[in-house]
Amino acid sequence: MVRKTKEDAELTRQRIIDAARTVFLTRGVSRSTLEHIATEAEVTRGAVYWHFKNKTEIFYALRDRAFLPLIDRMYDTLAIQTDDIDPLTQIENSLSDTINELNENIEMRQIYEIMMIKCEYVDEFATVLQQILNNCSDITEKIQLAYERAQAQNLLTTILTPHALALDTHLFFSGLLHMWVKDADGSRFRHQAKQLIQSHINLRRK
Amino acid sequence: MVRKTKEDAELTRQRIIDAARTVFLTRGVSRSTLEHIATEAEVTRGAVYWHFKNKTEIFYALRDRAFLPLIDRMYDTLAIQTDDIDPLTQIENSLSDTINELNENIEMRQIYEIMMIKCEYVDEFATVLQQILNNCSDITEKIQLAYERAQAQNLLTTILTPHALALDTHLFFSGLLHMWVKDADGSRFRHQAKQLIQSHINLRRK
DNA sequence: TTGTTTACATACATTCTTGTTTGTATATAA
DNA sequence: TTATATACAAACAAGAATGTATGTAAACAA
Repeated sequence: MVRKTKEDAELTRQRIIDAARTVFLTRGVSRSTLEHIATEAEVTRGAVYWHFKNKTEIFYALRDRAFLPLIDRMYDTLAIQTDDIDPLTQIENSLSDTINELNENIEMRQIYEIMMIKCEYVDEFATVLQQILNNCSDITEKIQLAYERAQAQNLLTTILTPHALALDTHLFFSGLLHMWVKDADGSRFRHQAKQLIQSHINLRRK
Repeated sequence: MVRKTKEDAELTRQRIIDAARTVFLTRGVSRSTLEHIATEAEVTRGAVYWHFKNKTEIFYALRDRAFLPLIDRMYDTLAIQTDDIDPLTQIENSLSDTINELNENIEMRQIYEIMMIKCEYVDEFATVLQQILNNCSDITEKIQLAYERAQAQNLLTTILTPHALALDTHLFFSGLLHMWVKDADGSRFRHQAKQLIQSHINLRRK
């Protein structure tokens, strides 16, 4: 029995992406073969080649499915201008939300782990680096806007500019994400991630 | 002409490690073959196999040659108790020193880049992750000690504990290193790394 | 109902890569 | 001076992985 309906086909496509996630996570992207992925998805390489040109295309499909949404989400929560919450708490919530999502969403967490420590950024993958840098710039800008609002409301310690504060926060959060991912057993960073974020923000409060 | 002197042999060993650095950097660790490395070192695979068991051993040799010394160095500068410089400036200098070293030492910089974005941490390489986490703990501790001295000298904003400050600083610096490495053209982070460090520290000053 | 396309499975050819084995010239120790 | 170990080079064998080509049964359109 071959030739499924369109819905069936889309389902196998998704199963291949899911399989790739599992395989990438345990073997790393470069050591994962299409045979590994096919077996994990309980299909043959024929099916994989039908849906994807090659491993790189699967990688990008996997990335787009979770990595981009998370960035968008963070981007959105930062951009929302709700006047009932003070800007500093908004930043704190935005960062905490991201950590929350990583905690609760296994798929998200695994994809992050793959992108951070199970992938070599060379050749076809090198473009991702530029994308990451661009996303970082966007997010830093959003954080800066929030800090500017905080400054306008006289909530900030006046030592640094909103721009400098935003860069510092962004670097802090980048570091936290990296450590969060590496700290697989959760003993060092994962269990106290929210406290770290809170401390970081409190340091800026007047 | 084969059979060199011991000095010659050690020289080829070093040239193989150097070659590996170049090849790892451009092709990523997993896509680098021993043939690539041998060619770059202007020897044959025979020489490579004579000096190293396999690629993994070259990887660790490369890592030990620069990665560990840099950590040790940072560790040392933090541990030195010079009373003529205030503890906060000591932390600042220690972080700046590390950035300096990365700026000036090509080998160091390239090895960092390999370890951060040209290597997949699975199987034989997974142990490195644990080492990184351990080193981070050590460095955070040293930073904390410096903050405690700063607190004793009443230099700190009293909002956070030295422990919380140390964690925040460490995460900031981790983020900075990652961004520093990714920012290959230097336009976003490399050119202003020292300012970022200075701002980060100034935020803690009373 | 039949022809065509879809959604795969299977088979094949080729290239890469690895580890090992064998060969060899020469430094070095005895 | 000679034997032996060293520091490689070269050749070999085997397995993996990739991409492509071919086969095929069922869905769907006409």
